[in-house]
Amino acid sequence: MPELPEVETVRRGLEPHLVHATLKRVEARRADLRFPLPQGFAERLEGQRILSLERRAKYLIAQLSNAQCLIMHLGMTGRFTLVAKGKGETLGEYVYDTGADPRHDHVVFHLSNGADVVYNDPRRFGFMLLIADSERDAHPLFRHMGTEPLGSGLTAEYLARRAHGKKVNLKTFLMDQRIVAGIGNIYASEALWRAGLKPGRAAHTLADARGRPTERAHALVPAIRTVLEDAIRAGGSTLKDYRNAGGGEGAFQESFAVYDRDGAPCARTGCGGRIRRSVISGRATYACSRCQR
DNA sequence: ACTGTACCCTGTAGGC
DNA sequence: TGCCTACAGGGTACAG
Repeated sequence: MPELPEVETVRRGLEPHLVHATLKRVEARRADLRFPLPQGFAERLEGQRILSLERRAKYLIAQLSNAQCLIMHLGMTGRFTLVAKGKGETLGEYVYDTGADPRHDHVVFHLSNGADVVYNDPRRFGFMLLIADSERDAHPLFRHMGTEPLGSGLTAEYLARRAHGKKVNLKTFLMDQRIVAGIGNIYASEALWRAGLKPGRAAHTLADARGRPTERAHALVPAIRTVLEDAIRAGGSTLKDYRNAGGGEGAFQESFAVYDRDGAPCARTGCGGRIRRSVISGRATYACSRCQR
């Protein structure tokens, strides 16, 4: 669920409270999420100061004072909620009122500044890792990760080079984290609509015979950028589970051009087409059958 | 090297 | 009301 804009919104909500705070106590209420939590998870975190909170793709990364970093992924239904000072003062397992089912409150960070951060995740597709800073870039999770779409690395030349000779369809290509990091199922459909490109089109058509960008690649770059920037500005998209660190919903779902709009008229001026749902690589895909080519 | 499928897990919506 | 099935923002491991 949480794609780049949602993870970035959560990051911005947590950052002012987490950075410079010390992890006073950490509760791991179960031994595993998607994967087992690291050995000695709570003990290894307690007493550490948080130096920074970054985002890479859909991952949150907290740098710790002991040169380790805590890597967090929200999976489909993961949610971090900041609970105001004073709420978690009781010993043992405090039951938090975050709006989520407290049975799925799996990890709680008690901060030195009095705030608590609760990680809730009904489906437990999320996970947390502890690795040394020095191993981060070489770690299998990040080693082959693609460029950040909001960074300077996303250019028509880059897309063309990576797409050159690839038969895979454009939507799957965009969702491939080794190509562009952070685009998921919603924003892939939305970006392709903005670019006027059909999701099923072959990725190699972003490049000419020499691997130079075509007009399509030039259209796709600003489409990706603007849809992600607009979504961040709107605080992400809430379909069901997603909430920001303050428990609030995103608003970008109100601006979807295609996602979850099967049968709706296309919003492009003068198009007159209709949005259609299809399935590509097992995922729901939405596009206008007329103006996306 | 590609593709499609299954799977991890829980909740919810819709059909009957 | 209940039972059953399909589907959901992610990512990986397979078989073919």
